[in-house]
Amino acid sequence: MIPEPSGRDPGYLSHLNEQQRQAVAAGDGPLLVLAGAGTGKTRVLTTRLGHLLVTGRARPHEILAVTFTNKAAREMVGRVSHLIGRPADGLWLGTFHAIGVRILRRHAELVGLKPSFAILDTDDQLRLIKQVMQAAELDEKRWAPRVLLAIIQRWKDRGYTAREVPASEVGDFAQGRSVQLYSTYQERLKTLNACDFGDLLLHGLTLFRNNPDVLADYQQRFRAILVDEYQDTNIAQYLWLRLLAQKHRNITCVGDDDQSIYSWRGAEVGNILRFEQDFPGAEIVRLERNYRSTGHILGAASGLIERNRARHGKTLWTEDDDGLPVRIAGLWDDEEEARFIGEEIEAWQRDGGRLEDTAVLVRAGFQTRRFEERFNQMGLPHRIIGGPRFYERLEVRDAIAYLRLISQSDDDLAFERIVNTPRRGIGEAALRTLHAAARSGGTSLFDTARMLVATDELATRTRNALGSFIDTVERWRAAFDRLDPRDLAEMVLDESGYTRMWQDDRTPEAPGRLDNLRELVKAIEEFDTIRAFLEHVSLVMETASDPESDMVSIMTLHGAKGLEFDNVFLSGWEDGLFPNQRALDEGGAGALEEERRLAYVGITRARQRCTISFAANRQIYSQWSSSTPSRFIGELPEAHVEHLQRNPALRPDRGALFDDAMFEPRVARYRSNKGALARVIDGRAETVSVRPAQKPGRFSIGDRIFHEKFGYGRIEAIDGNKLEIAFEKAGSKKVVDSFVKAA
DNA sequence: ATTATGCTCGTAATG
DNA sequence: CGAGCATAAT
Repeated sequence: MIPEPSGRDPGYLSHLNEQQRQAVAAGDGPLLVLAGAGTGKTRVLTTRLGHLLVTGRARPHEILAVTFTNKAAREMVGRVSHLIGRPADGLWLGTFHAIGVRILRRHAELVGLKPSFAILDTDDQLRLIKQVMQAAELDEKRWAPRVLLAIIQRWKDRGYTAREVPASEVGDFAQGRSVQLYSTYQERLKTLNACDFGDLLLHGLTLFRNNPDVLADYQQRFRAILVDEYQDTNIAQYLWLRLLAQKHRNITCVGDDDQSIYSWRGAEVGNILRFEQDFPGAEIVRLERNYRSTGHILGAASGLIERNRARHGKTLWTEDDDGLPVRIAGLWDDEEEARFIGEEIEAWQRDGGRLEDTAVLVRAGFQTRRFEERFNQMGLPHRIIGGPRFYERLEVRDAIAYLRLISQSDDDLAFERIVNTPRRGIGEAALRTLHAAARSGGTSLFDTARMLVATDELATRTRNALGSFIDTVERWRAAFDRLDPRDLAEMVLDESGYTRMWQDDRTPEAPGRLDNLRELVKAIEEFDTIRAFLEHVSLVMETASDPESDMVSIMTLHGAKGLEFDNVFLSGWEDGLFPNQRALDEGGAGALEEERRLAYVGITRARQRCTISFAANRQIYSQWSSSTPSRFIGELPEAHVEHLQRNPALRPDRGALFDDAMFEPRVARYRSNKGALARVIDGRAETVSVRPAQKPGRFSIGDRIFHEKFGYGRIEAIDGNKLEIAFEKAGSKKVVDSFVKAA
């Protein structure tokens, strides 16, 4: 049905600038929208989609719109609905993977799967790979399973099935047997009636290639295709899109080559760079007017990214004021860097700034620790974004494995995962027997186990344990249709002893795990069936978002992509950390350009203020190392930056212990990277050495001390450099004396 | 079968 | 330094 023009403002085009309007209203044919940071990318994409509907150029079910994240997909649904004034039903809108599954479930038999196939996560994949390697009698010490997994994933990202891997791509992994292993892995997946994430697309490609009629059907159906974040697509996704777009040639890709930062995840910048060749006759629209940042911030970012060669090239501009120059601060060490940023944030807050609008962005996860420690000590509310996601947590995955096994008794990976969790006395030996029997009988582990307990194959004790486990699972299965999902989940967690296992666990993380289990049960409530819930879990790996509150965000640069903040701190701009050493060593010019794009992403997150910092010395894995400022600092145009210098000069012999942090602007040039630090830090950089170790015997029993994490306490016992301390809040702990200072 | 100990490794992280 | 894993010890 053709949507009627909605009652709301039909003049949505008039809210757009000229370039945006050009993109939205462009006619049929391939279209690439090069959307710089903060230029209204999402708005253009959703408005174009709405425009297609409103003008009747396509009906909802004739539109395919793909994103990378569930978040982006959700946002798009919301905005389109808003635009057309009613729910956007019927669209093929979702992540590449969600759309891939949807298509694959309809035609599973054509690629040798049953429509009910399971989707494995990384954990399952790895365990499967291990099994394949063991079966091939490969030495796991010499050849790491995760390396093979990475190789296979890489091939899948490039669209190669096992038989298509070109000889030139076969490395020396396992003496060149990697392709054979890939092939075995796929066979195992087929036996398990399962897919990994890469397969969701790769099978789609195979399906289309081998079944022209099926392909023709989808080609005909999708009159319009829209792709978000095109710079993040891999080869398989590109091939998939190209096949689907062949008939109507009506594909719109939105992206920014300058923000391509996921090559290590299979993304190919080449896709967006080659768009005109791949889709001849393509129109290209550049969105260059930025609505986010000040002139200085854009100037600094633009000056930096211009150094890249592999790019389409855009010039961002704004009608906003120049604002404040991007500030660059050199600090003595990482601790002082955290202190500096903390103080800056407090000052910002005193001037009326909100913490919610503030972010500290780092290159690598371990850098967050310093900030956490420091902000804790200062009482500065903050939140570290990242870390393991909800559905990836051990306890959540275990709980889900129970549900998987109940819902599909032939889910061997789920069976293996929980058959002895909690401990039931079913160990490695029993499992080996089970595997052997399953293989020879061609049955699932669960069915094999049921058979085996009726024999004398296993030790009596094992047999009893396994038998009662099987009975319990069957009892659950009998209740499967009778109980609502939530009650079933609760019953399973309770009767399996899984909840008890964590209740009895005295480790500090146990309470959190119990919380997660409760949250999981709550999440299940939203679904009508366990099956629907499981499908959701395999495609949506994200944590429920936190409630809003006024906190500083601390996260990686990668994690910050797509976000924006008034006040941004970019920490750790040192050669070796950022750009990262591995990019400098291995990846050649391309890898350095990707690091530079990451820097560009970082700077362009800032609306009003951007402060870049580097430390002369940094503790990494409790090892001190010193470094020079990032080469990227020297690449920032002088006209848009301001160098800060702590005064009085930093002195290595006194560490970072200056309290009155007075900074004054100072003109410095970092033309040459080597020795740049010397000029910044008062000629002392070359003499940098490891901070003097603390003298032993600083403390005696009974001293009142302070610890950053645990607060105040009194020393109970001393054993070398280890102190036993009774903390006022945290109870008794053993800590190392270097983390403690006299109170 | 379970627990204790020793060793290695360390960029980023969506589906 | 510390998580995660493989091996050794009980």
